[in-house]
Amino acid sequence: MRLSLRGEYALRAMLALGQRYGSEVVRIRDVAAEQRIPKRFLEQILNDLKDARVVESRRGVQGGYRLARAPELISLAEVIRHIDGPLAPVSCVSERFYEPCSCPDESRCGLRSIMREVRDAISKQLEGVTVADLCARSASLQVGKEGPSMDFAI
Amino acid sequence: MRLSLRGEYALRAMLALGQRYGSEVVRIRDVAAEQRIPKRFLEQILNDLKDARVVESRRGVQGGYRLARAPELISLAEVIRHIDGPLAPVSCVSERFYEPCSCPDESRCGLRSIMREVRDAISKQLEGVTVADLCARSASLQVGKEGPSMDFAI
DNA sequence: GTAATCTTGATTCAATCAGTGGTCAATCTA
DNA sequence: TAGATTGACCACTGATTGAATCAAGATTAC
Repeated sequence: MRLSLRGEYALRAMLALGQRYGSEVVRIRDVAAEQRIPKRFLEQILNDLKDARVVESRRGVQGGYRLARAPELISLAEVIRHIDGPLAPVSCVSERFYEPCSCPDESRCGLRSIMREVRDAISKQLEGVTVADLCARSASLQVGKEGPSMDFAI
Repeated sequence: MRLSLRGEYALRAMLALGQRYGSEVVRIRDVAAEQRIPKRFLEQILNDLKDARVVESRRGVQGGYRLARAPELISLAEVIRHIDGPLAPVSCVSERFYEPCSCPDESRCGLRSIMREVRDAISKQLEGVTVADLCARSASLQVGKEGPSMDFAI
């Protein structure tokens, strides 16, 4: 049930780009430094996200990356699907990456029916959260850094 | 977000053993044939489940495996954790397999806070479902095989 | 004792993951 | 406008993990 490191880095990069949405492009090296991601590895990941039309790039001096759409229009589910593949725990219940499994009768498989519910739960969470939400959540956590009103966190 | 094949086989084996709970031990080869799992691979998996005290075995002629407890007392979450490790998508939100991640400040990480919700959703699903539930679900799906009352499934 | 079954460890094979070295395009500078 | 510099781009490698197999050994029933 794991998200790959690659997928985690992708999401952290989206956060970094989301926080700077509206300004100019951001260099890979800056994202890498801020999020403590290996720079060369991040290059690949952002490149993949470009193929997915989630980010866009500019080359050369003053080049860099930025979101291709408003942060409200990018769900975490979309990012993960492009980087890591299906959200579903087993691919016989995946909607976009369906593949048959080896069980005797898929249509009457009790496990499959349960796994479909797990997929729905995961999907509901990740489909409903956008990069904008991620940025907002991050910002609200940062507030506690200076402000004293973090009773809720104790 | 995937369950490994190993984990899937483990759950299918639990289903097979659950359906025969109460009777004598079941041979690996029978479970393998019924569930279409490579026999040699299944040997490994059942052996791991024995270490987890989820199944118990008997050697020699007329040997085999059976559940070590009533099916109502074995959750799918327990099986998966023993075979595949953490349910959590990233290990910095795992309760039993916690490991720090590389992000700048874990306690104020927006992504982490979202991933914790995903873990809770997954955990809620899998913790709440037992091997008994799995068998019951499977049985109710099998009913439709002969009976005509499967309107709900259309 | 012999056949059937689990037990254990090593081993193969392939796929995926994480990371790296060099190439190409845009901008800046002289 | 030539050349240097910067930063994205592409192809590849090395290591790890996952799935599966092989080959003995141990235990029990008959």
